[in-house]
Amino acid sequence: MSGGRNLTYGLLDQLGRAIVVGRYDAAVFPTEAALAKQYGVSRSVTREAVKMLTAKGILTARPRKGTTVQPAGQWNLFDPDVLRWLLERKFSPELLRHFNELRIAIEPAAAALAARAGAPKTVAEIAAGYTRMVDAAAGHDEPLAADIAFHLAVLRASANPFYAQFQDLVATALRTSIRFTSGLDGHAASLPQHRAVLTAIQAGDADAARRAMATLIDDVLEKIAVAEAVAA
Amino acid sequence: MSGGRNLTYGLLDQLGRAIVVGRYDAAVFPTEAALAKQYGVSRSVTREAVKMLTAKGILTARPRKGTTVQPAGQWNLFDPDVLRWLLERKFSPELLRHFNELRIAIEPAAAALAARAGAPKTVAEIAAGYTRMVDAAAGHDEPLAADIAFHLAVLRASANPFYAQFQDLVATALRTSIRFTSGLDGHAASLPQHRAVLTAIQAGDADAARRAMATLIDDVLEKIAVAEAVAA
DNA sequence: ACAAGTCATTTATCTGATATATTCAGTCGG
DNA sequence: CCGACTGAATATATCAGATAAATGACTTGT
Repeated sequence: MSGGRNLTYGLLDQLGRAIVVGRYDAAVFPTEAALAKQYGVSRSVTREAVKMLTAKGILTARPRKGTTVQPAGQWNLFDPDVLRWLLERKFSPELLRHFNELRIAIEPAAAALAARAGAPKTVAEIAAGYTRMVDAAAGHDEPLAADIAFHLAVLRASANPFYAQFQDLVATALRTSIRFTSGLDGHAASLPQHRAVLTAIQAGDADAARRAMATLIDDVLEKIAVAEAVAA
Repeated sequence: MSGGRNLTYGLLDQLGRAIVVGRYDAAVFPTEAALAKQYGVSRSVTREAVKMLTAKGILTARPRKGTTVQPAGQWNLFDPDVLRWLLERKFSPELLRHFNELRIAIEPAAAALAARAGAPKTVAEIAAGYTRMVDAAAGHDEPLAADIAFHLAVLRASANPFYAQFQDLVATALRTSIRFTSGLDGHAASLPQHRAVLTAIQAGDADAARRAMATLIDDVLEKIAVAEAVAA
């Protein structure tokens, strides 16, 4: 049905989605024996899938009490799997707004750090991302892929491993933002803004880099606010 | 030796620490059979511990190829376990700086969101945290615990689940910062700054809340910079 | 030299038994 | 009537051993 790399990953995926979508919000989570029978797999596979979900903060297991779903606040939202499950089943303008409320905190700060301490090699990757965006505007590259490459390069150039952790989230946010930013029109318009970010980082101007990135994401947030208002 | 809740969690902890400290940077990671023999546990326990580490992005396993350590960039640094292993064995002023470089991005933005959209109940928690800090200054409460309570309340009041994810990291950063901020003297001095954050949030002044929180953390970053310079 | 097939190694999966922890109900003593 | 203790029930935890599947290395035939 939903086969992953193997039975364990397939079950992990099915259970993760089912939990995130809320199938067990009211019902009690099945015991490992019940799960094994229900999905037609052995207890080993069941136990390993459950253990992975506990490692992601989604489940807990205790003798006699059984396996229970953790409150959503315990879930590790920055885990790529959890993020994917969240999007596949619970996508909403509100979730997209939450994404970008985080982006507006992280990315300007990352741009500032990149301007201050970015290694030449990583800054060159930002420049390469911008070049791809220019090519894309002329029809020679994928606009979305180029945009993502630019933003991820900034995160890496921050020289702070914690900022690099947001690459998944930012890539996801950019991919899903497409549905709200009226496609590629507004995208082409943002070329000068991206250029401003790049030149500020290359010049080592942290404040300018921060401001340029902030206005870039502010525009996205405004468009989401409009979309949320329309939906309401 | 290092017993956790049970054998699986004990092995998870030992392996996690060993990997994070770099014991397998050069050496190849043992096979599941070798691990089981080495730690004197069954293959089930070994496999479940390994599966949890793969869920945290630290390991991958493939038939015939064996189990291998992932590059550090793949590790889920916001996982509480990973964070703990990182600190227990690899603590450094640089790591503390990385923590606070993230805090200066997150917490001012969280304060701004709290000012704009904070629910009265969660804002009351911030006020309660501040009250605890005042009590602590008079010797009636734990200064560190009160400080942590204040900052975590701001994160929760942001009404954005992604910001709430940083509670572990901020609590950890505050606990470890003590070693560098000359104990409680500088702490008492920051009371007015915390008050400024609180009143700005209560007044709904997002920009003031952001600025007040930013100066608060900037002070910490400055002290860390001094410590790093001294160490060099 | 090259392509197909064989082999060895490691994880993946299944099965069934036993151990251990925890809750719940009941019992006994005060 | 209440509190502590006791035992049964039930879930996860652990062990052991066998078989399957995947994959990289090797071998062999042309």
